[in-house]
Amino acid sequence: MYSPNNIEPKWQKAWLSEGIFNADDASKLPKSYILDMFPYPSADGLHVGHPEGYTATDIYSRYLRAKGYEVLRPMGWDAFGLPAENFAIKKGIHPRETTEASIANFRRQIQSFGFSYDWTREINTSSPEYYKWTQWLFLELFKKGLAYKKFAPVNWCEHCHTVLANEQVIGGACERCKNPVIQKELSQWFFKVTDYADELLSGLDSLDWPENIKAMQRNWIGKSEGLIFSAPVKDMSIEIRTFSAHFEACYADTFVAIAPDHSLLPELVAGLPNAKEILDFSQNIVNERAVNREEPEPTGIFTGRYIVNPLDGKELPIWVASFAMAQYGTGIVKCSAHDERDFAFAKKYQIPLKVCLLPTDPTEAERVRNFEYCYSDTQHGVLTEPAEFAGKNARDSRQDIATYCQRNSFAQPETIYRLRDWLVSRQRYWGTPIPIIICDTCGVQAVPEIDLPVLLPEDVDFLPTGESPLARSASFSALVACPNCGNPAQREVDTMDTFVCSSWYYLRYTSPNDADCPFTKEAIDHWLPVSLCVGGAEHAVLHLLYARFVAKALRDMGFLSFDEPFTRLKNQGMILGEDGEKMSKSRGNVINPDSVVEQYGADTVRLYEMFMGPFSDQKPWSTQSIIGSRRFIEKVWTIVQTCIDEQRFGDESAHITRDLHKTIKKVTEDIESFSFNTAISTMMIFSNTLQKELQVGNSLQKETLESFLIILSSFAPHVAEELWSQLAHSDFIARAPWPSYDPALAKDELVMLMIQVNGKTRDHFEAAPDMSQEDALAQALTQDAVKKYTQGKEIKKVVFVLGRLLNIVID
RNA sequence: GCAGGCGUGGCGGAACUGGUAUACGCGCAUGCCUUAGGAGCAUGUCUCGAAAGGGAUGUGGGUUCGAGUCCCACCGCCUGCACCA
Repeated sequence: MYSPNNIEPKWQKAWLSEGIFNADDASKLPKSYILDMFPYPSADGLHVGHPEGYTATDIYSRYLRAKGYEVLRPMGWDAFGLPAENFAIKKGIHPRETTEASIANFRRQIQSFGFSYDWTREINTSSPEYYKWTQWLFLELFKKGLAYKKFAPVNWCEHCHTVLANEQVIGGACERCKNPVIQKELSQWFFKVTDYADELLSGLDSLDWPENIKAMQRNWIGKSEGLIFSAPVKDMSIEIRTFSAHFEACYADTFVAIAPDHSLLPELVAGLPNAKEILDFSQNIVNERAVNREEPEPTGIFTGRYIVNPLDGKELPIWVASFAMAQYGTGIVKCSAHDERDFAFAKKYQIPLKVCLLPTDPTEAERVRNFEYCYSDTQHGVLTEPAEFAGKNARDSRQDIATYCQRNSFAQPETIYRLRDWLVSRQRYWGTPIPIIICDTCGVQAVPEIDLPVLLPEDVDFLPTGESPLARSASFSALVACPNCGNPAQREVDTMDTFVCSSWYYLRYTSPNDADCPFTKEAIDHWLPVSLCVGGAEHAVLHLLYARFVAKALRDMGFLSFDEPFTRLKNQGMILGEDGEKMSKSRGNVINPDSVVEQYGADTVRLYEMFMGPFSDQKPWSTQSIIGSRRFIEKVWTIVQTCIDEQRFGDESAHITRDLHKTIKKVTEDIESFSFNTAISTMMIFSNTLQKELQVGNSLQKETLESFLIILSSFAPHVAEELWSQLAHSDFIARAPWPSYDPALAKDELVMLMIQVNGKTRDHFEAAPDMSQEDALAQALTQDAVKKYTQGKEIKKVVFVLGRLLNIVID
């Protein structure tokens, strides 16, 4: 009787106590580093989506070990973060307690799946032994000028009394409490990700990552090349700079739009009688924008100021416009009839427009001249201005226009990025303290490395007030001596974004217990870069971009000798509830991993999650379908038991040996390409074949079963281990070498040759794979089914694909 | 709007560089076994047709001896970013 609840814990204990999945740093074998994005240990416990990724890396890791690789496959906990803190506030329990309980629960759940982790390398980002080195990383970046402090507007949730990361703002509202998020100016720490914008972009090309993830990162970085035009404000000593990516039609510009929250605006309107009205109006736009994320009807107000357009000396009115963004480009735009948004805005406020780009069709050109619609097609449009370019195609003239504008000192070429520096400050408790001391005389000072870690105080009232709870801790000793002058100074009381913790964790796994340094050059050079990284697509931009940035920064400091941390990346698709919706407590469609493991066994759940569909596709859970994976395991169980009980080992039919080799080939290739669903279907087909063979009374070679169990063991390790031991093996199947296949045997002895007439399949017969065209044609023409169509017709052409088909083309 | 992707049975999904469309699994039907079975085994399961044969991979075109696969247009869906100048 197959009883997973007995055999699974037994083998899990055996693997653990033997330490057979522990990575040997000194191994001379080829090495491979397989990394799961480590989980955030929430109080809710594991989601069935977690084991989806972990099973995939487990299959791959077990496969690589069997192939003779030394595999580093660690697991740890991304343990700091807001959910634990909010949970603690709600329950009145310290986040350290709840986090430790969650970790224990996660560890138990993950171990119940029998994943082949090296548990001696387990890390916890909320432990002082780990965050000491997160602080070290901060200081290294600080020393290099890559960490800096400045006043900046941030997302602030009034209800939670805390800043939120951009990704925690969903549709303008707080992800947790759904209240609107406002912009607030605070002194904040930033990492200078923008210094690496270009390399973060170009580095993507060489990576074996899913195309959509690369596209998202490219999008996020948002490189844009264009011109910066400079122009004086009439009657003022202010110069206005505007960025244009689509500058081909710059001669049509008739007004200027400035962002309502632009820092230059107060100065610009100072002294005007309606200055207050303009600033109030602008503030309203800003407030409205924060609450309403829908793209509203553009609004604006005339500032009363003009720029003198360097192109023609004409005065262009400056408008405050809701569509102008302070954070993008220079925050000020020159506007024209050749941009949809500008066009709509000008129509609304009756701002004069002009055209300098026309379609080639005369009727259409006339309509554009009459401003009947906005024309912006620089691909096909023809310029009318300046005179030198009249009649020329806009796209073809792009470079010449740029040169023209530069030569006349109208503009300078400029590349801008959408990417902003990474805001890492958090006014919350459950995170890594920022290791900085602020002195009135010496300014911002690094905590000396010898004083690290700056411990997170435990005696904290973490109820949110808007100020970091660390400021109110007695033991945190916010008052310290300045490391530079010795005078009383103030500790930084903010903590770091948890993405800082996770930006370098994969490095720590190489020497997780080293108290003297974050990692050693030797271990890094041995294991890194990561061969394969697997996780959810929700980390597509943030985590993966930050990790890349940190790697590049550490490389430039001489700590690392690779450019990209994750050579190959795979994303698991989300597992949805049975209703096809995202699993959530409120929908009541959550599948609990504990109960399915309890009911079916870990091997069945592992198989089922891999069999559901392509690894990176979203797929709904089906309680009905999971039984198929269990039946497959029981079928294999029965086959092996039958062979043992009935002494059915012996010579086997030749086609069984062939099928085995085909199965090994297909499963091997499918594991390499992460096509686990088809690998499993191949093994199912083979088990069906074996079952039939036993039913008709034939015997099987023991080696055939053993090879099959080895490939199965990467997917369903417990049952494979159990059956392996029943076949009288004393060592673990987890240590058995991957079976090789004979390419000759993996091919079909006879193939089905399709016979088509005019492309329609009319017949087929078995043939040797190397049957020639002449032989195939000769045989085909003797078949009745073919004769019926070819009799008395002239054969115009014969198409022959070796070992596949013959197509006879007649009239 | 921009970017990436997807449309194949009742359902999840197969189909390598174009070459038997619907593998494998679920479900369903019939039968065997059984005191019984929500167990196990066997057979069947796109569609029209008695058959011969025909029609089906979102829609319409195209390339080809041959298209689920390649090209063009359209429709629908999903994901991410989005007033990005």
